[in-house]
Amino acid sequence: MARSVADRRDAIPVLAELFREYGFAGASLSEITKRTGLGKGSLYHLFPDGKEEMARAVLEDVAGWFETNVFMPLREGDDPTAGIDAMFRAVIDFFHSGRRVCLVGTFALDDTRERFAIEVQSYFTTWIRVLSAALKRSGFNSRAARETAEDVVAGIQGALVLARSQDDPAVFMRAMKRLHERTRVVRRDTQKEGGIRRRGTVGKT
Amino acid sequence: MARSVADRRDAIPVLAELFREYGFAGASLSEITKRTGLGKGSLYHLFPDGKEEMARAVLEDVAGWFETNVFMPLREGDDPTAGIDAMFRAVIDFFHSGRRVCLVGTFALDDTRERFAIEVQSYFTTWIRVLSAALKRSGFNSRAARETAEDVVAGIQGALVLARSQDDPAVFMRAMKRLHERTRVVRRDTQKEGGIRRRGTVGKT
DNA sequence: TGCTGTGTGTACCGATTGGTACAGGGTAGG
DNA sequence: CCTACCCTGTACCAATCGGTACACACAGCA
Repeated sequence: MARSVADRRDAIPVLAELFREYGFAGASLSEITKRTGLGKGSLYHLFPDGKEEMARAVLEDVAGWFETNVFMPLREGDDPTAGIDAMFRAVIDFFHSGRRVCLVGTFALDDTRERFAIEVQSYFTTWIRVLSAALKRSGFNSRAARETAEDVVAGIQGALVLARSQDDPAVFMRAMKRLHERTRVVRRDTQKEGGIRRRGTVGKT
Repeated sequence: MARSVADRRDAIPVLAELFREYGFAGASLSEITKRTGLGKGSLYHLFPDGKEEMARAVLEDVAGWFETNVFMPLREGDDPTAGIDAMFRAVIDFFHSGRRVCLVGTFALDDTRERFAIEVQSYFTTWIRVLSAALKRSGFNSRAARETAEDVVAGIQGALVLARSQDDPAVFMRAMKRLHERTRVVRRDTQKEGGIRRRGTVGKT
């Protein structure tokens, strides 16, 4: 029954959620059929290579989302701080204020990493690279920009782990606020020569 | 053969490494027998409740290690900065300079968390609490101490994820250096009233 | 109204999962 | 030397794993 022509695009968000909850190996076909509502027949028709292809499709989807919602704003020409603001908004949205964990992070930690090494690696490297460039344009010197970008991306991952370990999204939100602050405050030791000293404070509420 | 009376204490480090690599669910009995050199008989004699008891023993062991090598130095009376230095040394040692991931972190991310919720939670809360107290004694005001402690613990977790994702321990070491620095530099907005301004720099090499 | 081909539910596959039962080996105490 | 018990290798278990094969249902076209 159900001649609604199953679509990969409908399945991918569900798959993403499953991989987040159980990890790649832990997300069983039986759970996948249950949650997606698709039988094995449909599943293997949409993803002939099975779980690996599903995960790859999910990773591609996540990469696309970050490209349009995080990286593009960061690359936007004239106002780098607006781009950084947009990044934090997008991140908070994407991770459901800390209730959701990072799929790529979970893949990175166990033996799943080897299977998706390049995807996992590039996810973080491009994020750091693009953020670093934005920080530079906003007044940070090269070294401080690079370091702050690394700290921010790592800080987000760590905050997700912490929030989940405490089962308390507030931990994540607090961390986000502080990280955001760090991208705005330019100090003597982080500014370019002749750069401005302070960019204002964060959090308008 | 082998009447060497198998000991839990010998098995625990091996089990810890396996859980780190594969996660709780991913660490299979067959792999465990292979790496520990213990047959199922011995394994279930030492850990009657199976994998769950193994993991619990490992968590207990980790907690004990942190208690003596991280928390105790942090609590040490007179010189809080020395305690913090010791903490960073211990952390770098424990995580093999970023080549090893955090067992508790991997447990926190997937559905394993529910099984060991209290252990996972207390691991991070006591760490933050003890570090926060040390920072306070070293000149941070209450709020800054608490925030910095959270940032440091989250930063360590994030750095582990990042280092593993890049397969590059240097990422972890850079992050440790910067986090260490943050625990030493007391600024106008983080110090207690009448406190000292700066505690020196980090990294004697 | 037939035919055709695309999707899909289902039965089935060998392999592996965590766990149990138990016989027997080895050592320690007598 | 014998006995008793602790320990452990091994056979076995049902359940589940990811994946394959295939028959059939249904929509589109003639």
